[in-house]
Amino acid sequence: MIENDVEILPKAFFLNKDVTEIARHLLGKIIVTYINGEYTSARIVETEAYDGTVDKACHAFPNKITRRTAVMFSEGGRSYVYLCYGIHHLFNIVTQEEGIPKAVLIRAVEPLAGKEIMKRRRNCHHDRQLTNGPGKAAQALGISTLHNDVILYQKNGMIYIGCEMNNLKFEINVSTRIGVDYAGEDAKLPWRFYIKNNPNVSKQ
DNA sequence: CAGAGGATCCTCT
DNA sequence: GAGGATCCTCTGA
Repeated sequence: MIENDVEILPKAFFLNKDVTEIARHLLGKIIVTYINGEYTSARIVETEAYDGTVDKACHAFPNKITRRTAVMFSEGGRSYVYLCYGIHHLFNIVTQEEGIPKAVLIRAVEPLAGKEIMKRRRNCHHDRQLTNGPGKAAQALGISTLHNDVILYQKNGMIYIGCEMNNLKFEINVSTRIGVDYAGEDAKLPWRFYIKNNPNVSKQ
């Protein structure tokens, strides 16, 4: 896959829709990164929605602005990258108009361009373990907290989201989100979406 | 300013 | 499947 095959998603894609709908529609889309002079791209195969207005699992709940969550309150189409367990950098896409804190976590991707670069970044020689989790996907794509609050709808940036010219067909599975048991009842929300039978999904 | 805990991953067994 | 790594963020005083 080369860069010209990818059409960039406009800012409007990230606004004015339910965050779970955006999480669904992000499946099959492409993350392109151009970081440290290295070009990589990957297809999104697993996402989770987080809604800071109603959802205890969201860092910004309940509409709480802190240094970390501030970017979630900005206009949709930006990155929210945070450090998880002191080790892993998790990549999210902020959605909605300014002031409404909702985001989509990218939980797994399928490598397209730059697979060897990803293997080197991950120090990983097995395809199965390369990008099948949120920390792994971000690391493979070269994304870290350095790339927090980055605009995702312009092609001259470090990261953008695109779609392929000829869209592939796939079935979508829905489940509860992973690792949010602390959120009580909200842990039961069916806000995880993934491409059925895709081998890069973190957990079928 | 100390303490607790986490949207995970890797390495064992 | 269990446990440790590792450090930032938030809380409460």
